[in-house]
Amino acid sequence: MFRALVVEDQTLMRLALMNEVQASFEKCVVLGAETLNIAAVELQNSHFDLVVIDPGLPGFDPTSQGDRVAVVDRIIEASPSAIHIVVTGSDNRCEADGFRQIGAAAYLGKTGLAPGVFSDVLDDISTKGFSLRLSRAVMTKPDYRFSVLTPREHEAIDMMAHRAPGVKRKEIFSLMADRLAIDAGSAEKYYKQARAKLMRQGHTLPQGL
Amino acid sequence: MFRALVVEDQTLMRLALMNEVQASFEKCVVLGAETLNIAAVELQNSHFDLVVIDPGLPGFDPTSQGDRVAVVDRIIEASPSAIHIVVTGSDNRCEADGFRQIGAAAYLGKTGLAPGVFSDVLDDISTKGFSLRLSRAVMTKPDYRFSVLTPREHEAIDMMAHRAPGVKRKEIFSLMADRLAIDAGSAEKYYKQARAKLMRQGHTLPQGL
DNA sequence: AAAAATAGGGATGGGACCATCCCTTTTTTG
DNA sequence: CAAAAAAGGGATGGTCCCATCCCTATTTTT
Repeated sequence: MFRALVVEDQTLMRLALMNEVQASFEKCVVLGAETLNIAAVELQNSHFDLVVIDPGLPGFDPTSQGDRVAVVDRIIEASPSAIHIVVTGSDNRCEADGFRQIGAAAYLGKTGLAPGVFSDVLDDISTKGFSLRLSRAVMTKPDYRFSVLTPREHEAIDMMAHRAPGVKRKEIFSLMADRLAIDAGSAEKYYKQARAKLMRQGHTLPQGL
Repeated sequence: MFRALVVEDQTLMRLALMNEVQASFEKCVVLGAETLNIAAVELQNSHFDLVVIDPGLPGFDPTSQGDRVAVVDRIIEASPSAIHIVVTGSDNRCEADGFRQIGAAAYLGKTGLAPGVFSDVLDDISTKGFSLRLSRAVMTKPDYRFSVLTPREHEAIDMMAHRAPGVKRKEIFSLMADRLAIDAGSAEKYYKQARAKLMRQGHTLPQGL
């Protein structure tokens, strides 16, 4: 059984990271620790294959580089056989190098760390040994979330909303079919159903229909 | 149709906040903006009932109090009729007062901002006019996430794991029944099923069984 | 004009999860 | 000891979503 630990004080972020880890491993257990103390207890009591760390924890000065390194270093030493991934909101290349030298396998900025990126990071680690993803804002349009749509319908709407100009809808349906491992006809169906729901409720549709 | 906008650069946090907003309103649309520019465009084009803002956005100095106030102020002026909620990782009472004075209805620290808290915050706003929740780490045990368990089974395990000493399981089942609006027998069933699944897979059970 | 793309539906079976009710045996508690 | 609590399971109906296949107009492209 694959075991992972996420050390992050912000609850919503911790739960989201736990979700990402879980999505990357079919069968697994993921623990979440709000403080370094809780993490230390768990690291002492059991073995972990993967540890995700945000160095900005309660009780430490987030602006002190020494404190940040101390947190990560202590965790790495307490779980030498695990893969260690550092996730931070205030990321920079210099700090990334520092954490790499003390044994981290990845350094990720929170901005741009989207659902699914985690799997790519794990791929990077197993092929290149290290993964670096610095923060940068890349969105040009907003995200949408409609409470009337099912997850599948939402994916259809999202992908269509981000369609590049000149691309045919049929091509998006094929892309969607690939990504979700379903039939292109089904993808088309979800899109049409989603669109119909939004129209019925009098919504302003996102750009690109 | 209730319309909300979440302005936050960290993708996972933005999506989580959008989820929280959605969970608080049965029928609604929630938009997410990674940058102030995207937010400004949307605020200009349509009306919003609720805006959630993290003042630490790309392009601004997160340590500059002036920048943080400028971000929030600009958004409040662009949507004077909306409810404005400020969410930040580096929260303090002083900043809370400042944002309150320029019209924010709530000031929330990210640590301790857990699923469900948002509804309480909205209650605070409608009854007292303002909600203040500063960050503080309160957990003493880790979160668990088992990929084999369904959501209901997970809730059963979670609540049982946080059982106070001396409390009977039966009481937890009643509590769970109240919270989820189900039968106490069903709650008991979920707990037993969850426990059996974990035992079958040879898991180390969380404290408290 | 012919071909392709798009919009808009209806119907179907399967699977996962929810919620309930029922049962027996073992352990703990008063 | 007697009663309550707890462990451990079987069976059922309902709902929602997934995925597929089918159909017909209308619009756009070539």
